[in-house]
Amino acid sequence: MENPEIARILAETADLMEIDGENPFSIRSFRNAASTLDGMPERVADILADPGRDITQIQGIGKGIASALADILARGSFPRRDEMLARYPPTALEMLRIPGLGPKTVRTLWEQFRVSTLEDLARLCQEQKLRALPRMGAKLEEKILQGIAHYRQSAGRFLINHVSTVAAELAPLLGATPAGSLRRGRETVGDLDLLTSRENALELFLQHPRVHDALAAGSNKASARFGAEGLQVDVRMVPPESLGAALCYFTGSKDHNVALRQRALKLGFSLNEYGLFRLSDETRVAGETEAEIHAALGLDFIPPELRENQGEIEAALHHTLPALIEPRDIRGDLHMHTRESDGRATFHEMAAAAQELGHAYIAITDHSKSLAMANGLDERRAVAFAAEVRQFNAGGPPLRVLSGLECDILRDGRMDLEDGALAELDFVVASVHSYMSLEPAEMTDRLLRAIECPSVKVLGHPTGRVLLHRDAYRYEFDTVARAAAARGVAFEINSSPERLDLHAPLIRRARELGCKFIISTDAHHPRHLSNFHYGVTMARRGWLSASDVLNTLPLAEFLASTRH
DNA sequence: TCGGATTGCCGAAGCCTGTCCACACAGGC
Repeated sequence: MENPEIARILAETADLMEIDGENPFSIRSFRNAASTLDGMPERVADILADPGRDITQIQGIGKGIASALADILARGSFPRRDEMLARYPPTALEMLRIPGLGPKTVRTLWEQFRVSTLEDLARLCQEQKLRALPRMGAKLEEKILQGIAHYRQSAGRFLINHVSTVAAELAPLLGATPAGSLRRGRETVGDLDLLTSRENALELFLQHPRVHDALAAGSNKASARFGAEGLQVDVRMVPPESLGAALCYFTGSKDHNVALRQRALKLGFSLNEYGLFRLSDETRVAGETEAEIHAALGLDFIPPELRENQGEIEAALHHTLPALIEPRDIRGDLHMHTRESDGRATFHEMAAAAQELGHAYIAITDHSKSLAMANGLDERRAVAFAAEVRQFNAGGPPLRVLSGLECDILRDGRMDLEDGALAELDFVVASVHSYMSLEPAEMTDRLLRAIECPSVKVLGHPTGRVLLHRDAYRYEFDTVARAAAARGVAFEINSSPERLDLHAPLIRRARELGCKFIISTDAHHPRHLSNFHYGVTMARRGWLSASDVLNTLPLAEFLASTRH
């Protein structure tokens, strides 16, 4: 068993303990252990298998969790978890994912009504039975019903980082190329499609220790679930001469394929997953690579990220496709957190990790004071931090650190810190973290006012969405984008796999309205810094070139290009 | 439950605000 799966079991246990009303410190220990193991490069299984090693040497792993780990590796669970699963249905955990329901309420629902599925819960709300309980009412019933509907919509979809990790593990093993929505860079993915010409690939796939529940196992296709999360993976055998055609077909999108086939028909060809054929005599014209198919159709090569039938075929025909930004174009990361607020590392550790990635500059942007739970900085701490950074830079380090802040935008659009303190800092990201369900007009005014603040260089995670979890807040995007363009405030493309915000349609729109962009990670740990390539993928889906993105510039030009 | 001290026990602890219902719970990164 791999570390992420072990971490998931520990975190799930913590959820159950919370429902059970256990000692908060105990719960916290499980959460901490889960997060430590999740990010650890070394396998827990290897450490436990080595008699010379002691896993309790790892910070946060004591005797209790060490013994749980041994049990988990041996049989997938441990006594404490078994005991709780005997008392609460595993579906209780699903209920925790419905906004408005926390551990206390879930427990009450179970004790009062034996609610064990979301179906039960929905019925209870529809029958207006929830309101019979103390401190519950019509509003909550409505909220829960909405939450369930939303949850069902997103169920069965996975975040891009999860699917990428699985693809990175399986693809080399099977000699396969990922296709489907992962290849297009969609922010969430329903299932993973892998194409291969390697002879024993299907066999290898089905024998893989983490593959289970085979749904199909023919000679051309195998389909099964992978890992504890149950991501569906489809592996297809494709003859080498059809690989390009199959890649085209299985990468999609469906609308793009339809348009591409129409183009083929117009030129007297037929296009399918086996190749491009002349209609008159059924001769194969192309099929081994996508490039030769596109070329035969008189098109420039269309990068997968653009294949949404949003004008890419016309652009490819007229040679007006943009030269899309590449991960190697990125020179800096302008949004990250340290232990000063809710990050896990010091600013020196973040700087070292960023340097290792090849960045030339970073901004440290911890939270501001109104985000109390994150220990946000007040004016005094912010100014002191700016001084500390000046001192750091005085040593002429290879990587330049900018003193920054992710400053909360208050409800009325004012900044959380005084202008004087903000002016001391090199780089201010302005973000919304509260009052996310304002009426659109009020939210628009709020953002417009935030942009007025002279220190603000970029609008952080501009729609506030959290994938599979929370919708974007509502405002008049065009109005804010026009103002941002006029004031020289950039839009962030937040690369955190949970956010990926802005997303493609709004990136494209903002660019049309004259906006510039900054691709940042919002890292809370050194390992998050490598997420910038997800942001680059979003930028590509938004048709951006390096010249649209300010942090592709060398430091001096970057500083000159941001508002000042 | 962990870690560290006091070695069989104690301290740890993001906190503030809105919602919905009647004071507690959930949510914010």
